[in-house]
Amino acid sequence: MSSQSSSTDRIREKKKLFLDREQRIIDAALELFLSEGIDRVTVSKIAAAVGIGKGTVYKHFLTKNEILIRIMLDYEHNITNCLAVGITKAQSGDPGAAAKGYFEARLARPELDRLVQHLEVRLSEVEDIAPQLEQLHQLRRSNEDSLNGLMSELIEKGVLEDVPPHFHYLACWALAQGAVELAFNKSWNYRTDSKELMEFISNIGVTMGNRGQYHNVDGNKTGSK
Amino acid sequence: MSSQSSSTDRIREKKKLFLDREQRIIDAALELFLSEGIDRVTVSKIAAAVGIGKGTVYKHFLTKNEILIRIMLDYEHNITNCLAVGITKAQSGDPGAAAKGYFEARLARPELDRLVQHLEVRLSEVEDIAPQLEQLHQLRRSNEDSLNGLMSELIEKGVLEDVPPHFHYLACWALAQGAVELAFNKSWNYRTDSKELMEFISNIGVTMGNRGQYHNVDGNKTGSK
Amino acid sequence: MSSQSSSTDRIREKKKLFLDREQRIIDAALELFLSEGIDRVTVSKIAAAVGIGKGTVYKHFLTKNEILIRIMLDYEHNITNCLAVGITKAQSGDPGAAAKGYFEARLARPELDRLVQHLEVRLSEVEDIAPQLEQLHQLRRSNEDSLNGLMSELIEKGVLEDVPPHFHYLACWALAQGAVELAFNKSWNYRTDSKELMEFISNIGVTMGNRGQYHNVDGNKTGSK
Amino acid sequence: MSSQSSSTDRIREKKKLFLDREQRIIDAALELFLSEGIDRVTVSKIAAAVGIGKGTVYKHFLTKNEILIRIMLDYEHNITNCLAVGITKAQSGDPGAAAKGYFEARLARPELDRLVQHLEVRLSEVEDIAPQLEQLHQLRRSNEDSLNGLMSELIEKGVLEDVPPHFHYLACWALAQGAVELAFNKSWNYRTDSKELMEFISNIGVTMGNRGQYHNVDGNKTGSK
DNA sequence: TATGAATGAGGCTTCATTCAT
DNA sequence: AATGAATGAAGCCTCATTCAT
Repeated sequence: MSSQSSSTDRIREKKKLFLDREQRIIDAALELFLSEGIDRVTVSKIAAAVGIGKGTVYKHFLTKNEILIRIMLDYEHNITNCLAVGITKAQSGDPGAAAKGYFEARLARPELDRLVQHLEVRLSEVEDIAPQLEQLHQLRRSNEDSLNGLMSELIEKGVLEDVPPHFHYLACWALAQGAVELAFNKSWNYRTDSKELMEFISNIGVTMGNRGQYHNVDGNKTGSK
Repeated sequence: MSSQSSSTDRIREKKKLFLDREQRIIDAALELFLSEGIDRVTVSKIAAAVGIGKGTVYKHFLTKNEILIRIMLDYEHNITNCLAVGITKAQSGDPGAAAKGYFEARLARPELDRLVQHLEVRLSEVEDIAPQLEQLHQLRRSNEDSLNGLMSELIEKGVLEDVPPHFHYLACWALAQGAVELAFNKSWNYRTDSKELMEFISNIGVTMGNRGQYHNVDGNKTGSK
Repeated sequence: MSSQSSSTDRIREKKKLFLDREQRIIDAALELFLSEGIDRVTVSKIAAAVGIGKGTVYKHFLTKNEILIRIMLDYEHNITNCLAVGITKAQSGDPGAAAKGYFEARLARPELDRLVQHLEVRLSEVEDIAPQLEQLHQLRRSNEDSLNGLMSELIEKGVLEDVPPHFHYLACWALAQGAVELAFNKSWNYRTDSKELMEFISNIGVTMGNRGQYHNVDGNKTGSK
Repeated sequence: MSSQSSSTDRIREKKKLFLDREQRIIDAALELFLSEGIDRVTVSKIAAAVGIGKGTVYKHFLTKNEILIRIMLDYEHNITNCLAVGITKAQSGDPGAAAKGYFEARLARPELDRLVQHLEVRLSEVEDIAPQLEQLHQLRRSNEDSLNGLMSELIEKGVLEDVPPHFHYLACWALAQGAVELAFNKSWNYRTDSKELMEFISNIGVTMGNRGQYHNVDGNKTGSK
């Protein structure tokens, strides 16, 4: 009986080691992508970085592209979780929490977010991965349904502008997307303060589309007169 | 002398033809990138699309990457011009004109804007192009200086929030960047109305950071007076 | 002593199990080769088909090629047996029995015969198997000696044409070889009747080289009476 | 005008050189296949044997398999021609000419015939070449139609046994196929005389199925007396 | 000057074989 | 004794770039 349980244990342990290594492959790939650029990462390099043979990588992933997809899915799952927390908070009375959570998740490691964006473009040009990409899209769509519900609520409550609900979160997504790109764009001079900048942008993201804003533009508002 | 001048003319004409062809190469490359995806465009295809030999392409560009850079530079020059017009308008009393011009320029052909974004990432991974990339960055920085001046003015006038001036245009840049990506992302469900959506986002871009906005949220305006 | 004998029994039993498994490996390999094509059979697949581990296969066979050789040897042994029976019959007064037995053996499972032919070609290109191949050839040569003897007898008796004895059985071999290939060649149109066709060919095989044939063309028959 | 014609000449010459090299590739591949065995021939080796770069091979053939197919088609075309000549002769009064021509064509370079047989088996296991293989099969089928016609005639004339016409040429094909294999099989002892042997077999091929043979077995025959 | 044929480095992937457990 | 995870050699193919004409 002890032998049985120990054999079970051993299997379990092996499984764990296997999964651990899978994670190490992904991590190594990630690091290489970030440090050397997508084009310069080869399966050989990944294997070498993990300290395993090239063939072993293929025990975990059917093709190189599957590694990329996996990185993307893992990342998207993380986003999904953060967003879910934010949505819950938003429904408990903090209207901006969803956008905030979303921004924080994506700007936590902007370099990673950016990598994922670019991986997606590469993969969209590749054949035979449509199904896995579809999985990614489905994940996003389920997020979207949640967001759509939340936005509708907030519009009803008068917190947000009365435009199609998805306008709000898509604008938010766009801003996050751009903020990430901004964080890495080498063209800008004045940037000794990216943290404050990101907060500034996050704030815009959290408040944009709020009902007060446009009134302000159109109508009397502003004691500016 | 007439023979001399005619020879000069001939030289000039040749130069013109040469430059024309250069542009045709760039245009063809652009179309191919957009229609087939970056990875699937080869120098051969570009040459064939222009109707010239592969070797001839190399009379105009030292490497394939130089074509990419050139596409980016051309595009950035266009942006620069549009922005310059906007800045001029802004200084003549229409504070939102700069942001508006910028957004319009970038969203005019979002697919092109997006292409350029992705080309940039590819190229940033390549060695030996640093100088040309630097040229691109310098172009942007000169824009930036103009924008910085404009923003400072608008802040002084109380039109914009009193944050470091570059926060304003960088946020704007980020939103435009993200809006472009949004236009192409396949993950979103609710999108039968991308034109209105882009206007909505443009509006945010034009007004975000405006001084009224945040006060407005709190309650009655700025006791600033 | 009883313990000893039981231990001997156990050893014997183990040996039997071991040999059984060896046969199962060969059988599985055979089935896979036939159903999937030589190129698509891997050692892994064979092991999986048998329900054992890949490593275990290597307890039985030093290399993958040894499995192939073994398939061929087994097959050749079977042919040998059938032929031996035929030869015996031939010597008991039925001159065609040897050829008949031979044809029947090879055409019994033409797909298998064909497989073996092709395996042989693969293996002849491989180094380090010369000895085993030699074994195969020796087996055939021993058959050949028997046949040679038989043919000589039949020639002496005037049943067969007076040509070098091996001409007869080699022609027979060739026809069988070709008939097998014929059964699998996809190029032929008129083939709703392969059974009759094979009989037709078998008949030719049995009678070809018979003395009567040519005489017959020239003039009067066999003094067989 | 002379310049024009010279340019045309040059183009023609280039085309010729190109086709020449294509033939050299095929020839080199052929030699390598014959001398080293199918499995040991790589595209690199072929290119090296021709004295060109690996990439150049791919200017002529889309894939390695296309080289194989090409070898097969070239060979089959040759067979077709020889057969056509034989059929013509057969229709002019020499009934055995078709079979004779066919045998001679295939046994002229038995090692090549054998190679083609085996290439075909390899390729039939490969996907995505079905169309080209179909071309090969069509070539054979057109031959078959001619043969079918000829055999029908000969049967009508009483030269051949009255069995379905295709029995005759298929038996012939089978014997040729086997004869080729025989010529290369290393298992046989008594073979210092392969030329005579091949003639013996050819003779069988030419006469087998002839009407006299079976009658002969049954009974009276030939008014020869 | 324009060409495009030729090149070959380099990437992905497969699978027979080994060996520690 | 049985296993199967790990390995890495080896093969096919692409395409940017060169250079002789």
